[in-house]
Amino acid sequence: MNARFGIGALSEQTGCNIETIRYYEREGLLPNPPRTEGGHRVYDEEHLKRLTFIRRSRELGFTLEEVRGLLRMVDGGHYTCAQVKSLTLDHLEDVRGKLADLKKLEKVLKQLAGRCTGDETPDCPIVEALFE
Amino acid sequence: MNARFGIGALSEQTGCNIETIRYYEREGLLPNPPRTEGGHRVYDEEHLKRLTFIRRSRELGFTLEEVRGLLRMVDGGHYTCAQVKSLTLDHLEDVRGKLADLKKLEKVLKQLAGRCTGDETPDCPIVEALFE
DNA sequence: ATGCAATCTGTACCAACTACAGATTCAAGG
DNA sequence: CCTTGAATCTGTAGTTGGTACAGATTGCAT
Repeated sequence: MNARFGIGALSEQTGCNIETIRYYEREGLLPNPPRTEGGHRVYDEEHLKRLTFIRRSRELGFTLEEVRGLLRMVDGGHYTCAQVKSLTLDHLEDVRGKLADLKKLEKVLKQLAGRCTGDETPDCPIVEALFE
Repeated sequence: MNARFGIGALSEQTGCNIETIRYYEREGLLPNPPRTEGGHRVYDEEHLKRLTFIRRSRELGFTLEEVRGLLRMVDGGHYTCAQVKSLTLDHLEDVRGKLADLKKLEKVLKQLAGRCTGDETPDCPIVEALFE
C-alpha cells in the first residue's frame, strides 16, 4: 500500500497531461514531490487525491485562482460548508451570465443565417449587417 | 466630406480601444493608415467601416481568424452569400456546443450547491464530490 | 512660445495550458 | 553488465485577444 509512481502514471490516473501537472507544480497548486536519485518526480496517493480535486474543480469551470482558494480552505481544514457553498453559488452566477450571453448570440446568429438566401450572389444580409 | 481623423476619434466612434486598434493593425486586420509628418495615424471613413465590421463580427463571437476569413472574402469581392452563410452556420454550431457544455455545468453546480446544508461545519458535499 | 493633451513605439503581462528541443535517467532484455 | 528505447528532465516559446504601462514625441490652443 501507499504506492509510489511516476508522473506518467499520475497523468494516466487523472487524465491530466504531464505538462499540465508540472505547470500546476510551478503554480504552487501541487506540492513539490520527492525525487529519485536521477531527479524524476515520485508521487503517492495524496498527490493523486489532490490532483483529482484540482481537475474536478476545473471541469466545473472554476478558475485556477478559485481552485487555489478552495485548496487553501481544505488545507487549512477550517472551512465551513457555508463558505464553499457561497463560492460555488458565485461561480454559478458567472456560468449563468455566460449562458445568457451565448443564448443571445445564438439567437442573433440564427436570425442572420435565416435571412440568407444562400445562393451564389454576393448579396449577403450577414455582410450587410456586419457593416452597418 | 471624406473626413480624416486621429486614432482617438476612431476609438470613440467604434467603441474600440486605442491599443486594440493598433493591435488589429499589427495583426493585419486593418491596413496601415497614412501618417502625419510627425507619425500620427490618420484615418478616414473606409477605416471606420472596416473597424466596425471587425467589431460587429467579434461581438457575434467570431474569432479573429474567422474575421480574417470574412474580410478576405469581402476584400476579394467574389464571395457568395452561400459561403458567408456556411461560415456563420459553422460558428453557430460552435456556440451551440458551448451552450450545451455550460448548461451541463449549470445543472451540476446547482445540484451540488443544493446538497449543501450551508452551515458552519466542515462537512461539505461539494468538497467531497471534488475529491472523489 | 508654452503647456498640456494626444499619440507614438516597444515591451511586458493576463489565463491556462501546450509544444517543442536537447539532455538525462530508468527499466527491461540479452 | 550492457545496451536500447521509453520516460522524464529543464527551459523556453507559442497560443488568443487583447490590456497596461514607460518614456519619448507631436499637435494644437492660447
